[in-house]
Amino acid sequence: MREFTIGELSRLTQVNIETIRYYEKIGIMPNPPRNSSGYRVYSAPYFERLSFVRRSRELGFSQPEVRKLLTLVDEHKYTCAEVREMTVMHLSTVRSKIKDLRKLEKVLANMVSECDGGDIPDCPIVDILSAVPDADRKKPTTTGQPFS
Amino acid sequence: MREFTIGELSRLTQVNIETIRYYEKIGIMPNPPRNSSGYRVYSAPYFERLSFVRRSRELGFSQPEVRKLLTLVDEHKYTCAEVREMTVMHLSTVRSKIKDLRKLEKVLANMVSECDGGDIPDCPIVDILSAVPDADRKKPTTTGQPFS
DNA sequence: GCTTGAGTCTGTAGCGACTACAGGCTTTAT
DNA sequence: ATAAAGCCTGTAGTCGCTACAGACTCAAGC
Repeated sequence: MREFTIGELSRLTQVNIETIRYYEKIGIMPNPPRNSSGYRVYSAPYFERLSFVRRSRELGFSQPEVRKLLTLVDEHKYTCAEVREMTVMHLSTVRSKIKDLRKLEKVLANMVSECDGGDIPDCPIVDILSAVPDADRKKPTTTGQPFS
Repeated sequence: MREFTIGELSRLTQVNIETIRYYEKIGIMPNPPRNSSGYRVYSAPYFERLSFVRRSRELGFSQPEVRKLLTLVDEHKYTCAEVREMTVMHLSTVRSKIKDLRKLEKVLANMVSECDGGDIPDCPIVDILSAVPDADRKKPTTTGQPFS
């Protein structure tokens, strides 16, 4: 069976060497065997597991989620329903992130459109940023720039 | 002029007390005066600066970006063009995040739609997650699940 | 005056998910 | 033989906070 050094595994999986060691430390990757001088010796199953982890991370699954996915796979007793449920939940958090970012996008786009980009120190964006928080709309006693 | 304790400032700005102290430590907020027993004493300009910071963070500006915005404002010599440029750049990173998340959403939605949610340990989502990385499509010698 | 509870103080450690060294050993290539 | 590249461990840094611990102070009620 083909064997890899950590560097080869890193190149093959596109996962940083330190990240691989980090995954080992936190128990996401199992401790691989070592050769006579203490180097880690990886083989195909490690490659596959690491690919799985990488792909899951790429798709935005969190560390605990990845852990759970791995457990399900490891223990050979996961059901499609369980995996699907995790994915559905993850999908909904992705969707709500998109929603939030779109709101943000609108606000920022408005800010930019209200600003003429002139050379003088007078900018509507700064005014918008200086707005007081929602929780307490009563204006404080002064109205100047903070520490200007 | 109205004065606040840190707790009052926290309530008014909706910024956590520890976060206010943290901002002070990292220099985003200036050191406020202290009363005889060492309590921080805030006043309107602090309130305004903290509101500015909060709003900027809400809009997703990073710590260095906030710092830069503050410097521009503090030094009274920012130009509208500079602020606008930062905002435009920030807007474009927000847009690319949205793009990425939408790709993600598609992949996840596809994964879910291919999965029938059955009770048996056989799931197309796991197969997708197990796919090898792009960088090296040559399959390794084995094809089994990682560590299953 | 005394107590109780809330508020504040400093300092440190933790989170997630890595990344970046330092300082030393081993392997490989020339 | 020597230099470069690779690997090892361990620790500290990143960002943006949050959560304590342990000590002090303040305001209100009795």
